[in-house]
Amino acid sequence: MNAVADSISSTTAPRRGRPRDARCDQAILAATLEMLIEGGAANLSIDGVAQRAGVGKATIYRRWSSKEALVLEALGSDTSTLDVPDTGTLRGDLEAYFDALIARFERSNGADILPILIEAACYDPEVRASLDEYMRARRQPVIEALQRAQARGEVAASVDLAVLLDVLLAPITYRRNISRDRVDHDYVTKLLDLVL
Amino acid sequence: MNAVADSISSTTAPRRGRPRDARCDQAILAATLEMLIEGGAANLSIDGVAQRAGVGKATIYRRWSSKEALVLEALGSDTSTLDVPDTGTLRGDLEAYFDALIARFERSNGADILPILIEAACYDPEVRASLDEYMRARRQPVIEALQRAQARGEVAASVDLAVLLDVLLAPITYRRNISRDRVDHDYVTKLLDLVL
DNA sequence: GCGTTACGATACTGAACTGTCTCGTCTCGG
DNA sequence: CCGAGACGAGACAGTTCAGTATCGTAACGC
Repeated sequence: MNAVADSISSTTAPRRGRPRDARCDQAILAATLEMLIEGGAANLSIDGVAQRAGVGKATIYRRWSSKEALVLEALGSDTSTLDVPDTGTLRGDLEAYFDALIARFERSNGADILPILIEAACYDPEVRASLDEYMRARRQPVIEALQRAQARGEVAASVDLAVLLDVLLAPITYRRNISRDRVDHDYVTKLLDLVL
Repeated sequence: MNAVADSISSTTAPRRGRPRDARCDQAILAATLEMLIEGGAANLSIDGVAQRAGVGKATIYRRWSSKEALVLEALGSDTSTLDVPDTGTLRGDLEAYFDALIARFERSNGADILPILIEAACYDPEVRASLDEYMRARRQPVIEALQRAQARGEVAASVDLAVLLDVLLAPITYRRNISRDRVDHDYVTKLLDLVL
């Protein structure tokens, strides 16, 4: 996480005086991320974050040097990924993965930080790096499943896995974040029928 | 264009007094779009638009009731599309289309309003409508090519063209606006080899 | 207990920006 | 020529908000 470099929260706690409350760090980051998703970057204010997190503004500025640094770290703080099980067939792997992905989509009810990352990455190299890492981490388990399938001969050795990965995942990302069309099991079935 | 509803620029010019200069409308919209693409929505100011367009602020507010209305219309003002030629084969149609698309990409040098639309659409129903229309207009020629191919029997009647459209276009959109990976003729060739 | 630092709350400052208004000039119809 | 409305320039007020400073209080080491 590059963002840590901009954070003042130090790894070595100060020796004297009252120690930092680690729960504040989490409360502030969580509040920031929630408000980013709810209202977009334009509607995020430090006062709002402080209020939602139940902290004073000084507590925020003691940890991050600026609003920009806070937002950058909040955007990079979602490191959740989904495993792809090894079912023995590529189709089985991907169906299980996509079903889990759909379940997560339904739970989050359309809220996603990706649209914010996509826009901010155009104008800030650090957000760009964060977005690249965000996508890399989420695509990694899938590319491993593709590699297993290629090793089994299930996917021709001549196929460029980067392209296959795009063809499998980009339609989901597109529907989720751009067209907002429904992504359900039926769509995944049609997608796999078409590509595999 | 729904945006026009919010615009003050009337279709019927006033009868008395000096008439509106139509070049101002274009200069303002162009300046707005350029500055949006260059610096994002967060860095757009009316003063900046006025300066770049070479007009006074009153000239802007005479036409749009607010910054929001101006941005909305600017975001919807790019109605350029690309035709898909009818070469007789789906592969030929798509190769020609993608080559033209790549040429346009290279000309614009990475600049695109889509990331701004994607983010803003999350928080503004009018931008959402604008984004939907933006994508619909650009996908329309391609879906017509797919329909021609299906009518020829080149694509199985059982194939859901909406899914095929996503599989063909979403990877390009993904690389162009999210991963910023290179989109070139080689990539398109691999994409078509994989899907068709 | 004492010095030090963290904490929530809140007042404060300074910058940026939106939207309005005024001014002198220009361009139309009549 | 005259009135009306558009024009560029810029002053202006009002607001929002980032970042700082100041409270009184709380939690640590010594």
